[in-house]
Amino acid sequence: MTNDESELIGRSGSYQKGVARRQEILDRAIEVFAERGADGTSLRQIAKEIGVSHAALLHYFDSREQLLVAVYEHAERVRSERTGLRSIEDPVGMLVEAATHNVAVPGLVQLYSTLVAAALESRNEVSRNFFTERFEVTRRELAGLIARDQDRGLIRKDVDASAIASLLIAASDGLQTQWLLDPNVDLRGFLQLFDILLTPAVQPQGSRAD
Amino acid sequence: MTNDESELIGRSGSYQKGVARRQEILDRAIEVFAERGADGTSLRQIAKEIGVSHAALLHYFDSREQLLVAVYEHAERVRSERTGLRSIEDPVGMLVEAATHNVAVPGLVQLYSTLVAAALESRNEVSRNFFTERFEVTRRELAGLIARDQDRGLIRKDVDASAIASLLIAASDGLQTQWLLDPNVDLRGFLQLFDILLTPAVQPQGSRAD
DNA sequence: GTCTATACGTCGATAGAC
DNA sequence: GTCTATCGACGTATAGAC
Repeated sequence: MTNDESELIGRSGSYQKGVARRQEILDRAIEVFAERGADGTSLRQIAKEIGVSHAALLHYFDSREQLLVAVYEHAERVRSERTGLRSIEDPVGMLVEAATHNVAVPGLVQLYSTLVAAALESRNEVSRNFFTERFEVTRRELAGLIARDQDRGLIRKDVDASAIASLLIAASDGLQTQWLLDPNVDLRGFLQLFDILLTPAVQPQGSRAD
Repeated sequence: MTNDESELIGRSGSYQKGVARRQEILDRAIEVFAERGADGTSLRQIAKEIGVSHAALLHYFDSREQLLVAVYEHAERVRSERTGLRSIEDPVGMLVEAATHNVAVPGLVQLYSTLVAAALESRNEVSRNFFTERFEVTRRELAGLIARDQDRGLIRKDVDASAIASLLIAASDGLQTQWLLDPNVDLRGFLQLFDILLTPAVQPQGSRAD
């Protein structure tokens, strides 16, 4: 149940080749990307760093694109397994929490940007499918939390929940690239502004501010 | 005064080589990118489309990266010259206006994403410098407009102007990638939400909604 | 199943002929 | 100013050793 990360990636069916070894390679690759992002990471460079031939990598991943997506997917899962236990249910808090973890591994944030950009090119089906699905799921989950908080009177009701969800995700993504280009950009602080902006107007303010 | 777009790009000084021809190539290249984004756009592909050898392109631009940045810069300038005359002074309105134009040329939006991602890789100095500067300038300008509207009582004063500026830019950028992946994402509508979120709480609402 | 060796076509970039 | 030729590196594919 823990090593089923190929659901989205491999649709060719034959994905039982060396699950264990594949995991090893993935773990090593994550270290490489966490350090340097997608900077000088050709297939051949990654292979050299891991200590195999570049053709060996293609034995476990159909393409470089698929390896990159798998690396990001795996890194994300590992992180959410480690921290996701104490389930945060505050929508803005979730993003802030994620951002807090991200600032610790700029390489993965950079990999994320690289992959999103790649997903926008029509030839890259793998990353395109991955991120289309990912955005849909995230929007839906976040919209649910927002709608619930609207019912509870914690979030103003004059804005559409799913619209706010898109906005929060967009702001989070956009701020991360601004932060990568200029570390002075206060990723967490700026995201927290949504706590203020989303507070119901008539509410005696201070009920949700931390 | 109109063809000085090399300020940011060429720091090598010798930028008087074939200004006219350079413009021609740039204009042709913009057409290519407006259609297809950065999709199959190698130097050689672009050159073929224009009708020269790829080496010829490198006579006018030091690298592919520089050509891409020049294309985006030039396309943006052309657009702002065409529409920027009726200067919009409403900060949110500015972003909505820009977004409106962008949805007409998805290729350029995709090029933007590609270039931003490239700028995050340390080796790409040209795009990194361009976007670092660009974000700084945009943040400063937007923050000025926001602060002014705060003084006028049009925008709530309990949030920092420059923080909001970063947030607006981030949301705009993030929404554009979501929209490229899923055209159902209502780029303009979602950005307009900020008109509501930024309205002063005590204000008799409706004074700024359109 | 795991991997090396090797080859193919394309890429960005450079050097030099015309 | 523009070309051809060439370079090293890249992603990908295949053949076959173990």
